[in-house]
Amino acid sequence: MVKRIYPSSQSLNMWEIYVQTSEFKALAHQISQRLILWFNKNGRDLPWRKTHNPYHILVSELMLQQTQVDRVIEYYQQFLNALPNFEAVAQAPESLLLKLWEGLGYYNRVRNLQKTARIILEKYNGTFPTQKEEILSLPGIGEYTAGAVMTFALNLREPIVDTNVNRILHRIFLYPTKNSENSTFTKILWLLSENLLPEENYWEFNQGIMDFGAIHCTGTKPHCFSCYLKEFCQYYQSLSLTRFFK
DNA sequence: CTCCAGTAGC
DNA sequence: GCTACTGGAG
Repeated sequence: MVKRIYPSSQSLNMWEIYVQTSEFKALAHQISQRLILWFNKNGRDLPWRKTHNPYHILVSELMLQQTQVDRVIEYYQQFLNALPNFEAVAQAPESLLLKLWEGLGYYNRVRNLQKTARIILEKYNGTFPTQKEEILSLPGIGEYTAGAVMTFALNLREPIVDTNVNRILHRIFLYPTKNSENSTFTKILWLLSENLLPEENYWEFNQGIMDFGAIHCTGTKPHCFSCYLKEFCQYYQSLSLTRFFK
């Protein structure tokens, strides 16, 4: 039996109230600071983390949508060398796009990139839009990628929820409820992501929480015993209880 | 073999 | 709310 110290996983309403409390704010501060600390020590040095160029960030995020980091690294720089900006992508023949994308799969991603490039040039005069609604309307860009481009390229304070963030926040706040994909659950995760974002260093926080999921709070065999966040984590609490009663 | 990943489109 | 997309991991 796990003692629940957070609101019910069913009630978005309760969570909206809870995140306003000073109790949550203090907790959020601790969690975000620890994740940033962890990131500064353990975060990966990835090529797309050296840039704020919206085109570069978008290419990396589209590649990363269904493809693992190691594989994306092989393609990212080659792609940018061949097609260095939205203009080049907009004009490229489809055969070149497919050639550069060959091996990554999900070829609609690169077709969508070209559609987006053309919209950026024609509708936005070559400047990447900064309004979330505008960004979301671009083909191939959904909630996650919009948040990622906004925070990593445009330096806006925006939450992100990818599979890593989803898993981490589920374990900390919502476990042992099953991580089933209902819309209330998703809304709570976005609410948490938004309210965990620190006022400063949100770039590090967003990069850090994703790396933390990829490296530490992994899908299988998470490294709970050396975790910076275990004292806040419902999943860890249940683990230690299980061990105690074994 | 089954499961998983963001998005679009049904 | 469910499925296709496509390839890697378990």
